[in-house]
Amino acid sequence: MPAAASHQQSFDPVQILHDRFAAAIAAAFPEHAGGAADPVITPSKNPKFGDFQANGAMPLGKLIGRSPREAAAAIVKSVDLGDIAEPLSDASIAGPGFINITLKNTALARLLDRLDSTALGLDPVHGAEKQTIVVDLCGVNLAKQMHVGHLRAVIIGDAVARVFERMGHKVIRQNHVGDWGLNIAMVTAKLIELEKRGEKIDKLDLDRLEKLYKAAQKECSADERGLAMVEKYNLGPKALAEIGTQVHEAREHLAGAKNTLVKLQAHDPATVAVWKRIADLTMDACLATCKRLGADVTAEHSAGESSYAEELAPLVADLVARGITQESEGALVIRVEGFAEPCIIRKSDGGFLYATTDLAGIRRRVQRFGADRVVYCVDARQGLHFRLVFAAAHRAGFDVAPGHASPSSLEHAAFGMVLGQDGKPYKTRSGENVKLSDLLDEAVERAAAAVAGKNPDLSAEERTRIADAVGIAAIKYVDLSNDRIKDYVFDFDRMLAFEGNTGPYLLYALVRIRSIFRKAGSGMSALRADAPAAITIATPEEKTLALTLLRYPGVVRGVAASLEPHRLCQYLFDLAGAFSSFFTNCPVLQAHDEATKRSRLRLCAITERVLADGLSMLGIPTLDRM
RNA sequence: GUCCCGGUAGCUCAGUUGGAUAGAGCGGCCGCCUUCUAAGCGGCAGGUCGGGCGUUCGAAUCGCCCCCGGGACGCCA
Repeated sequence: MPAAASHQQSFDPVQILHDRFAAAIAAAFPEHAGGAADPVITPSKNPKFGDFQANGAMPLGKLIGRSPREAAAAIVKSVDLGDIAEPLSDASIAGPGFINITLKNTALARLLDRLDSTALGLDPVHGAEKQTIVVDLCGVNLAKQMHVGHLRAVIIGDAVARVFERMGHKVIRQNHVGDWGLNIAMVTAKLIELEKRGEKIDKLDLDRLEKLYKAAQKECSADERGLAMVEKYNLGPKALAEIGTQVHEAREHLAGAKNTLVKLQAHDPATVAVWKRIADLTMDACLATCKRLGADVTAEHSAGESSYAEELAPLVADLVARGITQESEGALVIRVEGFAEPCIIRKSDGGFLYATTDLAGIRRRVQRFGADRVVYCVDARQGLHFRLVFAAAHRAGFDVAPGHASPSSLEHAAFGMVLGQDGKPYKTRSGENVKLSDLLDEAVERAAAAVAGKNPDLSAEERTRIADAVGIAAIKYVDLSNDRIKDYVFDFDRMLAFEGNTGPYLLYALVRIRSIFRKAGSGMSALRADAPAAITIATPEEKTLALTLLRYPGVVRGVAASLEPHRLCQYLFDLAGAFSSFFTNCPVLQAHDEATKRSRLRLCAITERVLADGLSMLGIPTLDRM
């Protein structure tokens, strides 16, 4: 196989046309050959304007002080489209200076042939293009169930990581687990207390643990304001006694928790043992849910805050020594240009904060792991926090990898909230967070009912398997197909409707293709690698399908650059639609002649591979039947 | 108060570097299964792209000012 670089571009019509037109502009206007004149090649929206259009003549006309149509005429005259497209003429120029281009069907066939033979246009990056990319995802906390708030951090993070992996980058997933600090010490203290009272904690489950966590939080939270009010307004000895008791007990609990934190930090074996039990219990449940979701998040990706605990004091000391920090109201902060708020890295009581840990995280990821990019798949509400931390890390020089001249890229792939039908954050009727496992259960249950209705002939075992795949696909796809930054409304009926831009629709499109191959039998010889069938593009449906297939590599690169998986979803939906039209209008196995049948089989095969490949990047497993 | 993000068809959402008549799906209406899975395909109806001003040959897209909704704003994470 030829080296990727030049070969890789040679099936992308946009790239080819860009090169041809850039050459034509350089030839026609040598004085502007510096690259300022972009041909601006885009797919045409309306078929009557051809397949592609070159829109560069308008800005070029302005640049050279002639009318856009004149510029277009000069470009048309000098461009050499060879056997790629139909010859251009003055009739190809429309409106203010659009140049309409229609590809030759033979060229489409040739490009598809190349796409088919080169890892679907995505040969692994190599050399300087290959990056090390850290993807921060999942982000669970100890002693808490995964709930709907974690859904996007897992699904989007996993998809983004898969896209990078597919492109050949080195990806390091990091599940930044909230497993340290006073809150965790509180629940640890609570457990120790219970055990002292003789309660068994070995058989604890996560539900019970979460209740204990909330109870511990409450116990440690003193009503200081209430006490102040009682004292200020002299509300009487009874009120004073009541609230005084509450405050006194809370202060004691808090002191106990702080003491527990000190013991944890000092690696006291008994305390650490209890903490470890909490950690194991939580992480087992978390990783099980991730596995069920088909997300590649495992124990080796865990990087808890506890793993940074020993680094924080030296890190802060280093920053102080380098004069990057300053004191402010008793706290230690890093001032960042353009922000009124400072980045606080040490509290006035000497404790560290999540910004401190995040700074340590950036330093580890860039300087130890060698990350060229660090991508945080975290809720949009943390936007300000990340901007501060990124800027602080930059001031500290933590974002420059060893041997690198320029800083690595720190990116917050922020996502919006999951809303209920009332437009407010998605909760249970009683106002609790919805457990992720319950959400998955319900999706699978609903999918099972739908599958049973649509295809009663399946065995119970197969139906279960399909329902599981469809239910999970529905949830993941709806999350990924919405613009990341926006909130979206969670609606089981819509995502499982099997119509429109949904996971089930895409799975179905793929199933229909695979069904053809099951029935093809000896026709499979059309796909033999040593003698593949010749592709012929004859019908409008074949042409649309071909044009859509050829967009694939560019779409994937766009997703990697923008961190927006919904572009891939939109593309796969387009492709599934193009295939469905083809499927309806172009008989494959019943084609009029053998050559057409073989050509169409190969179109099916390429579509099948692209759909499956795209879905695999979304972390959605496919089915053979449904 | 300051900052960030949204506002596109009745509903849910796309809209690439500014490009021609703004697109899907659902819902409504009308067609298409003797033939590869109709969970599909084709068509019709449905829009002051929140409002205004500006930049431009050209604005849903860029700039400024408003309106509405959400979010974040020093020692929680």
